[in-house]
Formats: sequence, C-alpha cells, structure tokens
Amino acid sequence: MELEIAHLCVLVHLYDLSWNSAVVYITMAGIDSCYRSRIKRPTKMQKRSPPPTLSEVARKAGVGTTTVSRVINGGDRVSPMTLARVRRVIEALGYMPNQAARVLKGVRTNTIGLIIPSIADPFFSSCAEAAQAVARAHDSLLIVTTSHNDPHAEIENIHILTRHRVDGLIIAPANSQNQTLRDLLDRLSVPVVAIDRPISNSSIASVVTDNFKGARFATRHLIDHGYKRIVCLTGESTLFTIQERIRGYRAAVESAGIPYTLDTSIKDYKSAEYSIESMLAGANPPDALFTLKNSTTIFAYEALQKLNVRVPKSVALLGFDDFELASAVRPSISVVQQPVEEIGRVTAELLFDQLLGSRNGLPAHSKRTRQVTLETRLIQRSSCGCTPASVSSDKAGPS
Amino acid sequence: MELEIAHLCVLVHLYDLSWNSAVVYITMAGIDSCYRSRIKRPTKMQKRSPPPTLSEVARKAGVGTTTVSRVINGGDRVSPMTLARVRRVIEALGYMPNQAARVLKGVRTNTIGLIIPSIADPFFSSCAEAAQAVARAHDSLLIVTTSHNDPHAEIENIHILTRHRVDGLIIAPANSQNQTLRDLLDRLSVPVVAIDRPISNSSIASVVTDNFKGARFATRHLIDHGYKRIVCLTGESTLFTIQERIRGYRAAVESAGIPYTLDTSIKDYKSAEYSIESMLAGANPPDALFTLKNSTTIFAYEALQKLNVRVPKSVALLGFDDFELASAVRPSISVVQQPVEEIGRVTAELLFDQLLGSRNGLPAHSKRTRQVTLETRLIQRSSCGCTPASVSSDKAGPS
DNA sequence: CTGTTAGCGCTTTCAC
DNA sequence: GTGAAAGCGCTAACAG
Repeated sequence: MELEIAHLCVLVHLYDLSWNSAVVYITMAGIDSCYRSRIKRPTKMQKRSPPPTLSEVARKAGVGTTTVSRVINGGDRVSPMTLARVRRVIEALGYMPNQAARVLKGVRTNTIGLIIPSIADPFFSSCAEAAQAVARAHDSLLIVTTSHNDPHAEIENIHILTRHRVDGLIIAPANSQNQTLRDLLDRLSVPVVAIDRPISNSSIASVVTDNFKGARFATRHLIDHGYKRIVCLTGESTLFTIQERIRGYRAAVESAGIPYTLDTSIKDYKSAEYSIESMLAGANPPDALFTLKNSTTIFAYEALQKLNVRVPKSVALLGFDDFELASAVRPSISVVQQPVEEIGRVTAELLFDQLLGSRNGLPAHSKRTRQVTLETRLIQRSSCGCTPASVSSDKAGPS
Repeated sequence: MELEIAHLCVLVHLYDLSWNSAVVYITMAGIDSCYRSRIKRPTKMQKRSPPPTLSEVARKAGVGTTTVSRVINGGDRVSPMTLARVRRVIEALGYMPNQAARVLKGVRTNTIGLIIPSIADPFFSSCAEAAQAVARAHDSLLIVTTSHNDPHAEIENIHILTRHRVDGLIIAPANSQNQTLRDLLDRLSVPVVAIDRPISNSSIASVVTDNFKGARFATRHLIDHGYKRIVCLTGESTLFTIQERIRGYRAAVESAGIPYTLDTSIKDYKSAEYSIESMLAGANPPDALFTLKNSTTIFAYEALQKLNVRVPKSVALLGFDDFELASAVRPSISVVQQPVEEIGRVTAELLFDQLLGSRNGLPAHSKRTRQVTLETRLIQRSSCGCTPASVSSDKAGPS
C-alpha cells in the first residue's frame, strides 16, 4: 500500500474581474457595420464581440471582398499598396478567415480524421503523433477521436468526422470483421486507411505489423533457448492483433512439438499473480512466459518478482510490444518491438497518396489499394535468457 | 547494445482493385440533380460521388428543406409518416449533414481546441483523454494539436483552431510570460483556459498543479530522512512548472540550512551518467537526488544502476511526476504524483462553465476567472529510503 | 405540420 | 488590378 501524505484537494481562488470591462464594442465603421448577431443582443453586454468577417475587412479597407479574399490567399494579383492596406486592416481587426465558409464552397477541408482506441495508450499516441506530423506536412489538421474499442463509439466517431467533412480517415477498427463498419466505410466519400488492424474483405488500404511472424519468431527464440513449456499469456483475445500473435505462438510451438498453452485471463496484476502462482504450483510448471501485450508483460513481470521467481533462471519472460522501461528494469525485459512511428507515418502517407491521387485523377499506381505489413524486431534483453553485450548502452535511445 | 534480429523492412502488396468499379453514379432524381461539382468532371470517372446534400434528400423525399432540417435535428414538428419517409431517404443516400454549413449559420461548432506540447507525452495525453471525455459529455469534439513547446507553432495552432471556429480553447503555453501569446489570447473571441501552466498577467483561467508545494514537500521529506546533500536534477529550466519545482526545492533546502545544488544538464542518459558520476567522485558527493521530471528521473535511475550505486543506501532518489513502472522496478521509485486526469477534467469543465455561462448571459458566479491549483501527493516507495508496507499491492492500480 | 425564403462568410467567374 | 454577384448546404423566421 502506498502512503498518501498530502491530501488531494482543490483550491479555487476567485478573482472578481470585471466581466464588463472586457467589452470592447467596436463601431468605427460605416452605417451598416452593426448588424445581425451584434444587433440581436443590444442591451446584454457581451464578453467578446463576434469575430470580424471578410466583408468587414473589405469595408474598412475600402476594397471589395474579392480583393480581401485574394490577400488572405497569398496576395497574388493585388497591387502592393492595396495589399499592404488590407493586411493592416486584417491585423488591426484580428481577422481570421472562417474555415466553415471556405469548406462550404467545396474546397478541401484540409483535415483528416484518426480514430483510435485511446489517446492515452502509448502505442496509439505515438502513431497519432507521427500521423500528425505527416498531416502538418500536407498542411492538414489531424482530428483524433477515441473509440475505446467500442464498435458503437467507432461508428459514432465516423459520423462526427464525416459531418466535419474530413478529407480522409484513418481508423484502427475495434473488430476487423465488423460488417456494419466495413459497409459504412465503403460508402464513405473519402479515402480510408486502416491502421494496426485491417478491415477484412474490403478494398480498404491498411498498415499493420506482422504480428504473426513477430510472435512466431519470438516463440522460436524461446524454443532455441531450450525452453520446453512455454505459456502464452494475454488478457484479450478478440483483437485482430492478439489473435495473430496467438497464431504465431501456436505455429512455433506446434512445429516444435511443444505443448500449446494459452491463458487469456490476465486482466490485471491480481489475475497475473494468481495465474502464474497456480501454474508454478501445478504439475507442469512453465519454464517460459510469452506475453502478448504491454500491460500483460508488466503484470507478469511484477508477479514473477513478487513470487520471488528468478527470471530468466526459473522462468523466462518475453513480451510483445516494447515499452520505455523495459530496458531499465532488472532483469531487463526482452520484447518484440513494433515500428510504432513508422506505422503512423506510413498510414498517413498512404492516405495522402490517395488524396493526392484522386485530386489529380491519377492513373495506374495510385489507383491500387495497398496492404502494407511492417516487420517487427526482437529486442534481446535479459529476461529471455540472453545476455546483452552492454546492459545500459541502449539507454540513450528513448530520450 | 541491443541485438537486432529481424531486419526492419516493408512489404507492399498491391492489389489491383478496379478503381472504376467502385463508382456508383447515382442519378435517380429530377432534372437538376446533376449539378456543380458533379458536372465539372463529366468524363473522368470518380472514385466516389460527392456527398448528398440536404436538398437532395428533400427532393427525393418530396418534401421541403425545412422538413429535412427538422428531421435531422430531432424530428420535432414533423408528422410520423413524413419523418419515416425522410429518414428512409437519408439512410438510402447515406446523407450526413454538412457541419460547415451549420457552423456558417452561426450556431456553435461544438468543437473545442487543445494545444499541448506533445500527444506522445503520457502526462498530456492523459490530460487530453480526460478533457475529451468532458467534451463528449458536452456533445463536443476535442481537436488536439501539438506545439512541441515552440511559441511559433503555438501561435500557428491558435490560428488554425480559430479558423476552425472552435467554441473554446485549452492551452498549455510554452512560455507563461509570452506577451504576444497573451495578447493574442486576450483578443480571441472565445473563452480560453490554460492547462498545467498559467498565462501571467492575464485574466485567463488556469488549472495547474501546485508544483512549488509539491517540490518543497518532497525535498522536506528527503531532509526528514536525514539526507544532507540533496542535489536537484533537471534538463530544462525555462518551463513554468520546472521553475516552480526548483523554487520549491530551494525553499526547502534553504530553510533547512542545507546546500542548494541545481544541475540542469540532464538531457539524456549519457548526461545523467556523466553528471552523477562526476558528483559522486567529487568532494561533496550527494546523498540524495531530487529529479524534476519524468525522463530525468529515469535517466538518473538508470545511471545509478549502471554505476552500481546502492539506492537508497548510498544515494536516495525522489522524482517529480509518477510513471507507470515506478512501482515495478527494484527499488521502486518514490515520486511526487500529480492528479493528471483531474487536471484535464477540471480544465475542460472550467471551459464549458465559461461556454455555458456566456451562452445564458449568466450573472455573478460564472463571470469570474478562476485560477485552480491542484495538490500533489507524495508516493512513498523505496528509493527515498521509505519502506512501503507491501511492495506489490499498489500494482492493481494502474491496470 | 409544412414550404418559401433570406442569408451565414467565403470563393469564384466574369466584367470592368 | 479590382469588384459585383452568384451561390456552397444549412437554419430560422415567417407564412400557409
């Protein structure tokens, strides 16, 4: 039990700033400068005035709306003098073009959507970060929404993003088999790319890790170490990625004539401890553990420590998916590493390929759907029985 | 050095799906159903037809646009029969209202913006997740953008979000003192709340951790343990939060008559190792380390391990900001914990308070700017010299 | 209950 | 170089 010293509490200081004093009711313009929404609330003082519009700028600069439009779009075909004047007015008014109005005119929205299970998940947040970088490079805004792997929320998110008229969509489907989802996606009027998990029976492009190969390779590695009773641990088994990893594990153990033992009950630390303790006390105690996801690896690791099991001496541990401290703990934890950022980057690039392709009405090459599979790599640390050359030199990495 | 086994490589499978076969050119409507963008590219086959509009729905359902509008907004004041028919058409066409058009009409956009340094940072991604939950509860979309603590990117982001007409904005300012930023924010026509770091000299609401108190409390804790040469380590010193923590550390050591030693050179593992090694070899080696941020804590921890320094026997360690494995490593790392999710939640709630307040033209209470300060708590694990009752029972927590 | 109509702020011909 | 005017898709009066 951790000790809590300072109690959690909230201090709220109220500063009685005069709400009204913030009001700046600009009316330096012509006769019709005060219209519409402004006029609707004549007595009630507003905190802030509504944002200035392009035509207000035009009026105050004494030019037409077309000119202002040209100015905010690069300023071509506008005389230097006019340009300067308009720019000054824009600056003075703090004018910002209304994206909605532009969108309505049918131009691209320059936004793409990303639907992932959670922002707080390191894997997906890294993907998101990478995708965002690509989006920025294409002068686009990435809108991230979360589904928590709930097919309902997922569809809801698609609707929201569609209403916002994103130019394209990236999605990590909760369920690769979901027909409703597939149909909905197929009907979308914008390109879609699946990330981390494919959409089955669909022409939708996808970028995924080779979970099968990665898991098979890892299991083989354990087999090569001489372990004979390798148990596969996970807390989840409906996700595409997990299933693939299970397949990989299975392929490896079966072809080696080693028993296949899958335990999908690891939901938290408690269940990990319980499960591992039972196994070790059982008839055929495992000599190696292959954990299929981050949290499972951590739970298993902690349980092993708690139970005073020597790793890897008594029981080896190998996890799928790397995490920051896997190299810092003792023993350091061997893992199958996924090219996280590359996944995010490649996915976004694929999407923009399609976007650009359809814009130019491209021929051949862009008119194909790509299924990209990225390879994993096995990071050999101590927990699987390997002896890394230098224990700490890989620390400089995740700075 | 870690061993890489499988090489990173990309497999690209190209499926030559017929691009053209995906074209479904719907023209079951009246005479003017094929206009504008449709007509502009008459020969070039399109991947997808442009999204249907409200008036298309109206025409196909044989009703007026108002009726359709009513249907998509809840279906009040529409006869059941009409309602059903319209809904059917909407379904058939896969119609989705165009958010941009709604926005243009002046209604709220139901989007709020969040500007944080990075999505991949666990602290901020957790904040974002919490804020998103609040936004959802208010039927709003949260748009997250990243500044990487670059004032330029920050302003750029504000512009982008303003163009998108977010209803409100949450920002973690790169620099609390930045005048340009403050002025820009003050001119914004929507409410703004600062997160994690305040905006100085401004009426802008903020939600921050009490970094000063947290750090002072932590340092005192080390002092209470009897440490006499407590060194404060960080890699950054311009951030508001870090400065506050330094102040807290300073206040504690000075009032205890203990030397104040600050090392701001810890940028990565290497610098941590170098710095710690030098100190330990020096005249007055530290007996405790107080690290001001996550990564610094980890680097210091790893360096201590590498250098075979016994923790906390020879040198104690206490870090600011908790992280997932702090309790799993041996020795477990004591930290000052921030109420991360609460920060995100409270910030978003504050923003919506302002949003709702200004909408109803509220009186008194909502018309004040709040500066909320949330308290930290000290999590006593092993690295500071404490002996937690049970080493593992706090594991069930961060599942 | 339902339809007509007038814009929201902007881009974009098409004249000047 | 510049501007007038016609909408983009939708909502909100205001009639029927």
